Amino acid sequence: MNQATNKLSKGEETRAAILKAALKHASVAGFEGLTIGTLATETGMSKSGLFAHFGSKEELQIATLDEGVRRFSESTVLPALSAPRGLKRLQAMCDNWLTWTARNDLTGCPMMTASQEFDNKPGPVRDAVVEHMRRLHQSLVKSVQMAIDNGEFVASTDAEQVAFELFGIISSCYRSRNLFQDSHADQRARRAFERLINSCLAASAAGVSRT
Amino acid sequence: MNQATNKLSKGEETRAAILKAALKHASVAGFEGLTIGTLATETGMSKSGLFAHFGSKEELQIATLDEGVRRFSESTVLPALSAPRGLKRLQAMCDNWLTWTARNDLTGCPMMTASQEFDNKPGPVRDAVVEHMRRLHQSLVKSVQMAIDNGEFVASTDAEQVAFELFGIISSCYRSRNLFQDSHADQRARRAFERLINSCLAASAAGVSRT
DNA sequence: ACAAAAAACGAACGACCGTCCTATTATTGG
DNA sequence: CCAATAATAGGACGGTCGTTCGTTTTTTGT
Repeated sequence: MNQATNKLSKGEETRAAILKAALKHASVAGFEGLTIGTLATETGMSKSGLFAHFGSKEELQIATLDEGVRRFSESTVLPALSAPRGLKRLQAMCDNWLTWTARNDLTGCPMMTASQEFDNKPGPVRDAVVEHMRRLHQSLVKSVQMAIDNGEFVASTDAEQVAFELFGIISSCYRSRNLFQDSHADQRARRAFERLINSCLAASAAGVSRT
Repeated sequence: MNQATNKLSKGEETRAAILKAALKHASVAGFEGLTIGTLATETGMSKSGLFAHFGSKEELQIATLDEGVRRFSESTVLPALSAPRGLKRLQAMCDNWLTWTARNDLTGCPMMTASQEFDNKPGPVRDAVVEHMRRLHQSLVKSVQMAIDNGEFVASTDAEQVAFELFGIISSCYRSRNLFQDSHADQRARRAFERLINSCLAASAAGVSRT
């Protein structure tokens, strides 16, 4: 009866608090940098008390990743759905994508971090990362496809290719922000988005990408 | 007298062997994943024997990073210098960049990995990463600038912006390769390069980017 | 060939890791 | 309010980490 009243049990509440701290920590130091002891201290619990919520470090990592994806979807994908299908929605996705970490009090993007960390480390965590990233990739492809179907993008547009390049722009943006501490990183990313999108625009819509 | 005869002392030889193993390991599991014990086993030495070459794990990480940069320069930047300044050289850099890990028996790009790992981890290693990446970035900017000076790229080309986007393409390529196991990653990266370069071409040179 | 110097080893250290087990405390539903 | 249950704490475990130190082996220059 508590999904209706929205009241969380004590356990669920604690778990949520742990995951919040874990996600923040992972966005800075990565998922391998997550430590039961550190996390316990940060949340004011005992190691064993915290541990009991997950059963293994691997499960903690996966749960943290899932929480990251949930937050990402909530603050990037979901709000974009209120924009009309096609170019507008794609642009909304890109805009939200650039700002979602700041809006969630995160330093880096947990998914991007996890992607690098588990690139070549087989195991359940890697499997989870791959699945999430594939889903995100597909969601981007779909958005691009809608713009094609709308006639906003030329029919020959390679949706997969566009998604590939969008990921690249985001990666570069995070690097500029966090490694180079470049305050113009977002501006660069937006300009790159614009260039990419413009190169896909159908003749009838050319130059309309920015009002 | 051994820089002339090119003969390495025993110590230098061992150190080189260690760094070779360390670099390979780091390209898979990252620099934080580097472990004195593991590395000692892999190279058939004792922990303490290996340790003595560096004095601290941090120094080992930095030395490994430096070795990665050295190899990168040797197999990417240097050979590109034999191409004529400007567009040709930029294209050579991009081509070499895509293949240098394979040519050096590496799984991922150590520098890209390090960039992510030390994004937000202050310390000497991060400082070294930042310096190396800045240098690389600047080297790219210079290459683009030469293409502008040659009149191959339009004068309004934003060299920094192009470098930003080039980094993004490479990032996306590594992710597609290693995380998604996409055998078309390189093809996607090349297409992205082409699009980016084409968008910079001066009118007189338009459409000449590929022979 | 030999003495000096460099390199490598083996064993131990304290710290922290993930995990397990048992007790204690807090929450919950009837 | 009370019994059943869930949540948390405390403490200990085997392991591995980076690092240190004293000793032994190997390399080096003469």
